[in-house]
Amino acid sequence: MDEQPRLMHSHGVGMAGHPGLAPHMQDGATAADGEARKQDIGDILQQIMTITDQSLDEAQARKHALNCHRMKPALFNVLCEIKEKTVLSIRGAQEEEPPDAQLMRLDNMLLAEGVSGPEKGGGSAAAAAAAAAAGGAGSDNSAEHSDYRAKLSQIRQIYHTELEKYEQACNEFTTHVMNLLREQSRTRPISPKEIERMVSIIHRKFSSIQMQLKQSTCEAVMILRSRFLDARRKRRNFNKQATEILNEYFYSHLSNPYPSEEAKEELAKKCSITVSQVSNWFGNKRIRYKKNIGKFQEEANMYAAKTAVNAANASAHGSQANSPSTPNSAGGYPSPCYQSDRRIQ
DNA sequence: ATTTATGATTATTA
DNA sequence: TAATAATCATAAAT
Repeated sequence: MDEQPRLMHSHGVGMAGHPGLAPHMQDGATAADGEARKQDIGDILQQIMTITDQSLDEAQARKHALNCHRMKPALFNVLCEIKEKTVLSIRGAQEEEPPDAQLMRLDNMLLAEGVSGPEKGGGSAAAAAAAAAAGGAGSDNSAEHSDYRAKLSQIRQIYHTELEKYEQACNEFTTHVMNLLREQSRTRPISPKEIERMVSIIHRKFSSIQMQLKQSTCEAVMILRSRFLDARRKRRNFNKQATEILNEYFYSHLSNPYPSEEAKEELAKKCSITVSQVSNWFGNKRIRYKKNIGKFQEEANMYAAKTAVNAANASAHGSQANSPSTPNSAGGYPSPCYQSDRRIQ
């Protein structure tokens, strides 16, 4: 970083310090001219090389001498004139950078994940979404979730410190370059437009670095999400109460264990899981029950007895005759054993 | 360390 | 298109 300004600096002095260059360029194309020009270029190169060897003080002194030269204002005006004539060709290269779609996507995602958003308020949209995606298993997901949040805030912290570092470096560099250009504008014509252009170039460079940071942050968040939120990878059993409710329904509807969409919704609500989780559970249960009925005999008896007790309690309590809408036992007493008239095929 | 249980996913079927 | 059957990946039990 330190070498750069000095080089540019010296360069500026070097250019201004060689008015002898001009006459040669304007000469006609004689035979000897080629040789002379070669010699000239060699000369310039030599000068440049020696400039880099000069001490800073030496260069400073030389610059000062140049600035005080009596011909300086006149030469400067000439330079300005020449520039006026040539600057038009540069104007054409004014490309307005379109707002990068990729960058916007990254920004949106970071905002949505709560990385670049406001500081850790519990009610970030991402946290809520994550909670919903994790399935409302209530008790157990809080520990897991705090882990997730901790990792996320770690990512956020790294992201912010890095971002700040880049921003600071960018500003530093920009002011450095601007100062340099302002300084040089005393010896060569530099319009504010050009400074602006330079600054925008610098900003583009730095924003491409920022983009990399954002990209890798996004990746990290995605990995974190998939590790913590992908229910398949980190399978959590439903809590005891939920499986109880589901089993109760299953065994009390053993003759037709296909809950309607409505029933599924109610079960989902009672178990605080999603409807599709209810569907999964019944799908798994049906196939596994069918595959090995013997294994489930005990469980079946248990739940049959349970619903019987529930029914008894309910009827003893007063009005209703039966709590399940379609109990599998016709006679009012649940059959504890396997029935052959199941309709699972 | 292995085995079993279990929630989710995927391919197949009717 | 929902149910089934097979399979995956992990939790829990042994």
